Amino acid sequence: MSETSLSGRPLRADARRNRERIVEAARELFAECGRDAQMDDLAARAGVGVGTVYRHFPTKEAVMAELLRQRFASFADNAREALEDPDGEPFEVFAALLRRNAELMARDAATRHALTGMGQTVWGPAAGERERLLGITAELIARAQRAGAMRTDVTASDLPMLMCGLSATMGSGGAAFDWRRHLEMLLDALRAPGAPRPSA
Amino acid sequence: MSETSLSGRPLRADARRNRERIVEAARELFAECGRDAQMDDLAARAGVGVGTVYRHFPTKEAVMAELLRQRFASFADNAREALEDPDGEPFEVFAALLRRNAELMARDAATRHALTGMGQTVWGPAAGERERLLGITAELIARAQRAGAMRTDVTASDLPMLMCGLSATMGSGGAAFDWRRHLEMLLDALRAPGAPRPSA
DNA sequence: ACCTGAACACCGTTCAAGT
DNA sequence: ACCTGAACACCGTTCAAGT
Repeated sequence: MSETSLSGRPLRADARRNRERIVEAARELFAECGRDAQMDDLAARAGVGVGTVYRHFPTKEAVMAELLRQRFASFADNAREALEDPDGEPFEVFAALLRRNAELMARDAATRHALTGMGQTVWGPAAGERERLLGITAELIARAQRAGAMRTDVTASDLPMLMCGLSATMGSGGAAFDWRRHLEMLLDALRAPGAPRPSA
Repeated sequence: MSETSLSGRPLRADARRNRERIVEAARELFAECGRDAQMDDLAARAGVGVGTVYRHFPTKEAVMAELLRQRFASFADNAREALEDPDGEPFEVFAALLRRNAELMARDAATRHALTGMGQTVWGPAAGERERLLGITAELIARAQRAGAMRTDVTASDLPMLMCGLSATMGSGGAAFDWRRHLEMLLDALRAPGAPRPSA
């Protein structure tokens, strides 16, 4: 989907290059300015005319939506790697994934702005990747629960909720919140009551 | 502060009425439209000219900042009531406050939009009320910890972080997250490991 | 097929004229 | 002192002309 035009046809080579440059420039610009980033600036940074940006993305929100979609794809890829980890205590595999994806989100202000500052419009295009992530997460959760290391009432759909909350504390919360601490508290909340905690 | 003009002088009676109508209209309008609410619409709904809105608030963000400030004042008022509750198990008093303030936030989309969608600009005016809330919260936390019902490593500054995260799950998370469940998970994370949990 | 950038429309903010 | 609303400026989006 990231390689086809709005009409669904494969893109000409120069158009594909332009599209990639736009997305890359957008990631930088939205990270700096959030929703206030300007389309003219985006075009300039990408080295194209504004019209070209609009040829690839119908609106400004559509640009942010694509950034979000790509990020969810990375999340899902990381989840798949975690799933294929042969050994490793199931809860810790799960916890490591959350830490890894959180680090990724912490470095990507553009995605955080999309997550916290925008309505449903932005979610649509990412829905597919989101489902993929959710499916793999469900499997990781099931494993940890079978091992008796995770509370049995945790569902996969709890995770987007918690991570969305976490992203809010990373972002412009005004103060510099310690999101790593926040994440560890969440992990503690997910652990089975009696289960042994790691070192700490 | 909510009764004085920009120059710090007391307001003329009609001006004070106008200011209140603007704030009230803003709470409705920002709840509906978030940051996209328009100043002309705000003026119309308040029954004044745009110029009057700008006489009371220098920018659109300043309007949202005032909404946030008022909400933090309510949070702090609720916290004070909790502090003065003569009996009641300390952790449950604390938990009840969090639930109460969360319900307030859930019904106030304008504040959520201010919290999640905006930068530092909006926090400034609410700083005073925020400090007041933090001070009282610290006392409630200390009590619960003395009673052995709360983890000893919890600090007052953890709370804004967690509540900010919670507000993100109430807001436009795209899906309808179950924020009440999220809150209960957070409360579980704060409880002392060995402490008895309520009914549930 | 795709690109460009001037032109248009919309909305935040200002300010001259009013009471 | 405060209010009004037309005018201005800025930025998202469109579209006629180009390759």
